[in-house]
Amino acid sequence: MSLARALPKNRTGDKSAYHHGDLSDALLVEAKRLVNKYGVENISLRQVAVNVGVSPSAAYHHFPDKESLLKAAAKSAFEDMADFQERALQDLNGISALAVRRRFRALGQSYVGFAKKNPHLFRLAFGPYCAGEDMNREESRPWQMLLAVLQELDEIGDIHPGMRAYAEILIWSTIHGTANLILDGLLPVETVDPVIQSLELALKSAGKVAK
Amino acid sequence: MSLARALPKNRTGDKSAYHHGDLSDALLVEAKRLVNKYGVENISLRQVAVNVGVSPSAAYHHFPDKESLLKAAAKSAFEDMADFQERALQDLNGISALAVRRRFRALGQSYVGFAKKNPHLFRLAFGPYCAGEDMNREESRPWQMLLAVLQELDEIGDIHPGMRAYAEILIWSTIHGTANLILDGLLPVETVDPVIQSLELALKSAGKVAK
DNA sequence: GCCATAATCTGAACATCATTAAGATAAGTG
DNA sequence: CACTTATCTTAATGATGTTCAGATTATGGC
Repeated sequence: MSLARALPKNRTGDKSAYHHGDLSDALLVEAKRLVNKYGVENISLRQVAVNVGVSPSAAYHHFPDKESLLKAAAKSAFEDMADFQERALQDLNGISALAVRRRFRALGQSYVGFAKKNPHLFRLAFGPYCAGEDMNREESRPWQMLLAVLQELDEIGDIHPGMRAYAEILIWSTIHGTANLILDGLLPVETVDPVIQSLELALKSAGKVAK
Repeated sequence: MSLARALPKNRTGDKSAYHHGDLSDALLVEAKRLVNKYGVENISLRQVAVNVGVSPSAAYHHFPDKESLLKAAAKSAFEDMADFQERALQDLNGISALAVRRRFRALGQSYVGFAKKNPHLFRLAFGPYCAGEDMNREESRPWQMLLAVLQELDEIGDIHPGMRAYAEILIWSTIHGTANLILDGLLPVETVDPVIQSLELALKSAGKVAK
């Protein structure tokens, strides 16, 4: 698949290929590459097209305008992040309470980790080009992963009943905010772990008021 | 002052004024107005200049480039948010525990409230044009306000010792994340209150683990 | 195999954009 | 007043998003 993408059917050997074969995908990949390198605000449709080896107007047969291309790239970047998170969880199986907690931390750390590693892509995925309308939180992979780990956390008794209702939203908001503030230079990078730790503590004990 | 800004000295009566008098500020105000209306990605230096009644190149005597103008606008937008938060706290004095908690909620609600009311300005203030380098969290007014209310919360016993260390960072991250996710359409607007409630609960009881 | 039709790409064009350079005008200062 | 400096304008350059007419190739029916 990645090979088929690198060598579109019409270009495998055919030197003077008029039709590209997989322009839509090629444009998307190159758009993401440029965004990742220079940031959304510094890339042009023309540059994307030229780098792919095609005239600027060719892009308009696959995307109605630049914004649509960027929105598609944003959606793809979002999936990249999900991939990144999945890879982070991959080797962390195990049923013990410790293993579960490790997974929870890895989830948060990989979220922020992706943002730090690919700040421009992270900003693209969540910025004004976030395909908010047709993007559904409930069905998104990061959300699903969070729900799964949260379920496990609950099973080992790490979530206090008083906290269950809105735990997912609290966690996502917190981690997402941390990532953004770090990218903006408003929080030092080291704050990820304390924040996650605080979250764990909060989840486990909330409702148990001294009183 | 706002009057002096509306009527720059060289224009008060002088019809053929060559010098504007307060172009720097006028450009900033108009830039913010346009960003607020159309979003950063959809405004041009030229439009800002023309709307102010000046040639595009005039702007370059006050800002080295478009990015600098936008960064200045971002800084100003950040202060606008601080103003908004201050107004929200203005009428909420009182020394009772209830009053303190009301202030805490108002702080978070006004943060998200500003974002919902001026999404483009909020994005400008925190996006890629966030003056991260010369902007200092510790000295920013939102941070100071948070610290003050947190201090009060602590005094009425609403912050568990185990939570004190990173409470500010946890709170800011959470509220900031909520605001951003709401703007992206990934969280419904009603989630603000549950999140704040969860935070209150977390702060008060963390550390008190059932065991 | 052949041809019509649709899909895909190019080239040239347009208006707009950021930015710069050279020169005009006004303000401030001796 | 003269002179220096700050401020603004005009005109130009090269890049950008987008459109349109036309060229090229693939596709599916015969």
